[in-house]
Amino acid sequence: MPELPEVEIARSGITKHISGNTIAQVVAHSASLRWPISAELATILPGQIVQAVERRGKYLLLQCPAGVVLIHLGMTGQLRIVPVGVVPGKHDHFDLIFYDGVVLRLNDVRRFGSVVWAGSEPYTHELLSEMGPEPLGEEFDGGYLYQKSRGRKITIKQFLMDHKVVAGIGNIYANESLFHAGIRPTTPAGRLSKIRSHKLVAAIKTVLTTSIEVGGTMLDFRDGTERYGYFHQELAVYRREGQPCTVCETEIQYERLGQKSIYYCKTCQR
DNA sequence: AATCGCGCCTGACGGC
DNA sequence: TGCCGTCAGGCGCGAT
Repeated sequence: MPELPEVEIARSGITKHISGNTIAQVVAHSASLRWPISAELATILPGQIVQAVERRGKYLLLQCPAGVVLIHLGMTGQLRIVPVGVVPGKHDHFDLIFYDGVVLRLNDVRRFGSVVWAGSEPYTHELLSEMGPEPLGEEFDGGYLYQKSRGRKITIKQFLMDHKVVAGIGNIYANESLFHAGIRPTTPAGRLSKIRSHKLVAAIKTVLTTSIEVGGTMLDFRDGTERYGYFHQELAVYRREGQPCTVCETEIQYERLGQKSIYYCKTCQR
């Protein structure tokens, strides 16, 4: 599923095709994704130039003079660049058609994704206003994580996936980062020491950066030439239950924690 | 304020 | 073969 590295790869992938390009038409093939696709997109966007494509957490921000379009890929969303005229397939829900004949197309099997008009002050939009710092930004450091987690009783794994704490960390990278930091996912957030907080932040940054560099975990952005991510080859624990730990060969554990899967090595992670 | 659990959605998969 | 239940999971939201 698209997580922060996949969204970042999609961002850089579509930027070269649509940045500086003028929107001609907006076509919604489905009435709704996570939320109804707002009719105002079709009113506002034609004639707008996409000035830049940014990312905040797992949201993409298409910056136009009139304001910002937010795109979230949910669980199964994929952005594709196709030539105008290509007939939309089964799970193609939304097209941004540009004057030069390029189409930005959103495909999403499970429709947990979304396209939202955020207006001219996107960071005050309710979807972004409460969001914590970027995990790869300077503000997110060991001291921040330590302070933020004091008094919290939820597990460190659930804490990491709270986007008010830090933006854009999902199930895969929470599990992987905790492995690399040697921390048991079920550790209460408020019990994490200062040293381990620093270690965890360093692990998160390394894991996310590595994944972006090698192309993410999953097949993601497509521009005609299909591109696969290689990070899945580097996954140490995620979906590796019963297989040997890459460090100590102990069988990787699988459990459910709050409706989510956790994977960890009971020897390496304490 | 913090925590918990639901529901949205489709396809893959296992059991009978 | 086909039907049905379960699982996968981001994340906003309502309940506690």
